[in-house]
Amino acid sequence: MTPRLRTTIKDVAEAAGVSPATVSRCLNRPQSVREVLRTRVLDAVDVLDYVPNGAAQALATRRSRVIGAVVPSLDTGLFGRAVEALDRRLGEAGYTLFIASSSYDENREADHIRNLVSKGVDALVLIGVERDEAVYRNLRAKQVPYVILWVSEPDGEHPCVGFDNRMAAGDAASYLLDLGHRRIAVITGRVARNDRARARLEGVANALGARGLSLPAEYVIERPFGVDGGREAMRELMLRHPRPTGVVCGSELFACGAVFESAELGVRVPEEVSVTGFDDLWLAPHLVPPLTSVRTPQTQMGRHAADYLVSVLAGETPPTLHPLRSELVVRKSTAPPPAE
Amino acid sequence: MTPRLRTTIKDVAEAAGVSPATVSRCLNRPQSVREVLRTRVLDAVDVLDYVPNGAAQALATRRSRVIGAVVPSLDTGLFGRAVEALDRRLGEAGYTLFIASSSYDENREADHIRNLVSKGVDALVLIGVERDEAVYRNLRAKQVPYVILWVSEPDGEHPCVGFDNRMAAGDAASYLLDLGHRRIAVITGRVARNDRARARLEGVANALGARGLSLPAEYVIERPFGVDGGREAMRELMLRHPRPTGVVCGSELFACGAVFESAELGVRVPEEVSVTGFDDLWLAPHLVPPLTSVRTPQTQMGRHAADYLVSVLAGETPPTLHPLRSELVVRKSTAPPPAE
DNA sequence: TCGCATTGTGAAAGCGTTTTCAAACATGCA
DNA sequence: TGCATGTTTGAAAACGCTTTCACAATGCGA
Repeated sequence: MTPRLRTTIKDVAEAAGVSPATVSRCLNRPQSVREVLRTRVLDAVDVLDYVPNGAAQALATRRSRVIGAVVPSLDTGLFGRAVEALDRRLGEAGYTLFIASSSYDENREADHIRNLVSKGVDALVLIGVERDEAVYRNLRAKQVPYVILWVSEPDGEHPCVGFDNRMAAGDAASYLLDLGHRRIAVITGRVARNDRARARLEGVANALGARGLSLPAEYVIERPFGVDGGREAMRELMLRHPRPTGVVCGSELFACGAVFESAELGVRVPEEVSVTGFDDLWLAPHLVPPLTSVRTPQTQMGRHAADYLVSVLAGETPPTLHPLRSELVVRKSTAPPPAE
Repeated sequence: MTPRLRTTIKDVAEAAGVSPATVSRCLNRPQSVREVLRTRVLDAVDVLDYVPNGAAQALATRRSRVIGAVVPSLDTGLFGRAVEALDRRLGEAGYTLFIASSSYDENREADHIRNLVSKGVDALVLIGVERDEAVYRNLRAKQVPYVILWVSEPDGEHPCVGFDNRMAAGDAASYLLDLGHRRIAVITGRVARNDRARARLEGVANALGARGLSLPAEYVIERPFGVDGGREAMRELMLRHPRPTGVVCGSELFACGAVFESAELGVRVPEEVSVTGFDDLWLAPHLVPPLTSVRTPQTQMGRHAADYLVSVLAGETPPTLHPLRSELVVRKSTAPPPAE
């Protein structure tokens, strides 16, 4: 009665008076074993509280039914929604999701990826397409399927479930242009190793270009992601002559920072300056004024990514990946520019 | 030259002209093999880009060097800081952290725990002590060490790395009392299966009790965690006669909601009503007015938990777990109550 | 009654590591 | 020189599962 350190399939087999093979079958393809034996085995499983050893299963089947995700950060909640949707969907399909966070650090990300692969994940979910080629080489060599979130590259070489960052940011800029703004600034994340940030910046520049306007360098401020970055950037922008009348932020936290800083500076939003956010997190509607923001299809990305990977792993031909749609949610942080 | 589907230790052994055993030794206890062989082996490892199969290692050693964490939620960023600290520290010790999210759902949590255990994690990190006894029974039976965050139970049966929720919330209430408040209300999370929420509520009641005051039922509003809960609760509270002059919130999001709703109701914070938050997330200092909040030792919890588990897993006698200290960070959302 | 499919079951061979054990060899000392 | 001691190494046995393969047992039609 003393619980063995670990009950194995052999214990169950003995208890049920069958061979380990039969126990295995009961657990994996129940209909392939006679009713009478099956119930005996399943009872034994219950009584002994047997849980198969995942490592052994993984070793024997060469698949772990685990999928790994590496996200840049967990503390702002930016990726939480997508990850939870992913998790839920994968769970339904019998997979487990393991999440790791890279803290926006390329090396940590690479470590985590290597680690997850060596632990035997069946597939990976990553954010953003831009990373060292060695990482992709390795994934290919090890034949680990992966899917990339938050970007869309219809003709790119990597399977992406995301939206068009360029267009999404362009929408925000165009909206400001439609309102009559002509001096539009951008607060962007580090552009260096971040394709999303770069695309968003380009999107704004393009939108301006399409109306014959340009995006002068002094209207582009690059900061590490975070509220503080947004605050600093806004402070700088409000010092420019002439001041921009609209600010497109490459992240929600920038926008929050920008709005907060404006309040402190006594610059009224949206009367004196309009601000748009990106991602539309929980805070956006509650901010004062409520934030106009680009809503990204977070839940959808999670679900689609799950479906895609599940079908790849099942050996089916996966669904083709269309870019998902982002949507500009207009609230009160944007208005026509002040009369000159 | 065609990359084998998976290079195994045997391939490396062959390439280096040694036995698999030697390769294994080179990787695990390098000094136990002669220099000349070692370099030959390590070179082969490099050339073949060999990464050991984690499942096989786990099976052979009966440890995976993976630690699992199940947190209630990832989308508010509440647990992000602790988890990242945990991750970092575990990484230094050669462990990998796998995170799963339960969406505040007890069953999902139990599933995740079972899952992680069956995948072979060496230990678990959980949030809050209150869960079905079966879960603990299982963990004990399987001999999986675990540590619990966000609570402290010095004489409890579970190892906890956390702070005293009762005292933490009591501190907030006491501060309001010191300011002269006498009618103090609480916005609390679901108390049913949540020891933290319950302790915080008690803490406030006790603080009031210590001054001969009581916490009337109509000043206690229970809501699911989230800004909206906070908003609703605040609206209700402002309808009470007499109105409370201080509101202690059991979560940061409640406090945010309360502050937002006040603005909308035209109730000035802190002139008419003081509000305190809990956890002191990134938003607190930026809110208007900046939020007085109980700062919980998130990073510390992550680090301590990591250290504790690492030493347990190393077979050492683990450090004794003292409750960590929370700290009331006073900002502008609290002030003396309005004159009657 | 006799084949002949058709099922259901168990023996045993992996899966890719680690680790024990013993063998081979070198070393130190009398 | 001989023997005890110590160091490196490889063979082989786990680790706990799945799965192939072959063998019984069963049902069926002739």
